[in-house]
Amino acid sequence: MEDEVDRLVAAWRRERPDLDVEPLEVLSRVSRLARHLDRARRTAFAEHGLEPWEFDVLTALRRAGSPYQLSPGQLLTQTLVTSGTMTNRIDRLTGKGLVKRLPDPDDRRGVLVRLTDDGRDRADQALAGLLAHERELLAQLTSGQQTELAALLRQLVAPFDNIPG
Amino acid sequence: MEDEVDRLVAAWRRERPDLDVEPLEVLSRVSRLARHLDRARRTAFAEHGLEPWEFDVLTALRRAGSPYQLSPGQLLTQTLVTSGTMTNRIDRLTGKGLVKRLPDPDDRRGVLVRLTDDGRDRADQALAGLLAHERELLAQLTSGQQTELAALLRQLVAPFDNIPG
DNA sequence: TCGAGATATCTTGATGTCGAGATACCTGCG
DNA sequence: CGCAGGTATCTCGACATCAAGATATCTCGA
Repeated sequence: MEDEVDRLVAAWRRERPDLDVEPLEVLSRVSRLARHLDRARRTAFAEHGLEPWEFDVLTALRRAGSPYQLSPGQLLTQTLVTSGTMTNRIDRLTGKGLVKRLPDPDDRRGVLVRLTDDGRDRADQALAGLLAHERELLAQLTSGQQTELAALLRQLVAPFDNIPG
Repeated sequence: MEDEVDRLVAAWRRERPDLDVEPLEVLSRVSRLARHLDRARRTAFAEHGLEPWEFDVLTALRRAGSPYQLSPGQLLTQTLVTSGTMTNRIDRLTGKGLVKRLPDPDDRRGVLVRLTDDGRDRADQALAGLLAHERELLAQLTSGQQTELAALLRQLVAPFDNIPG
């Protein structure tokens, strides 16, 4: 089965036969797939009344375990957004009653963001919905292929995640 | 080598041992890697005075081959953005002298967007820079692994690219 | 103890994107 | 021929994001 990147690569080979465009076979597919996933997720979360960015923040807190709280800084590293964006997100989630800000008892510069009961329920529901949806997409691959794909992707992501950049 | 998704998955298994979170091993890595790639690309293109979105549009036209022109609609399907966004992009690229709008001789509703000579040169330069940069990232994998990764990703993207969604 | 530099968060202004609707034009059926 | 429905592009308002800078606080060596 051909995809848009096959067409893209073929076009480059025709227009710029002097270049080695092999890297695009992997990385353009990653970018395009991510774009498609974003759209699919937006649809999936809409059933639960959540935006993708809300899901990202709520689930980061949910994963932290009881009492479901993290600093804005910890949320930054998990969600790959800037601090200004996170401040804005926390403001809006607070307005919707899904999280609340608490002063950090150990650092007066700091703040802790804690999930409310309602926020935790919404996160749990949306996660279940997301997993169901993602399982369908992955039905294209055997279980073994999924494992292999995950391993290859890990090798590419690891440098970014471990060397701060 | 561990990555952020390993930690994420471990956290879910601890907090929600009742759920099968296997799909995240693949799809969360795709999303996070794409996010990192976006940032890296922004840096790479800055050397050529281009934004990532400018690169996307210019190279779509460049790939089309002489006379380097496409309709806004064709550009939409290649770049996965909405029509309002594309209108805006074409406006700005026109302002920078990198593309120009021409009336479509066969359809008076239509427009053709054509690359200027300057636009073509900028696209070519930026592409070379991007490929050099991407080759470094992929040095983590053997040539065989890259081929395999590309094939697995193709299976996931193809349904999106071929069944309109 | 004091001060320099690091750190945590928030503020601000600019900008790009989306989504829905508007407009103009095309196509094909009756 | 005329009209209904489809298509191509643009307009507009709302909104999320980013980058850079501001503020408050912490840390640690002299």
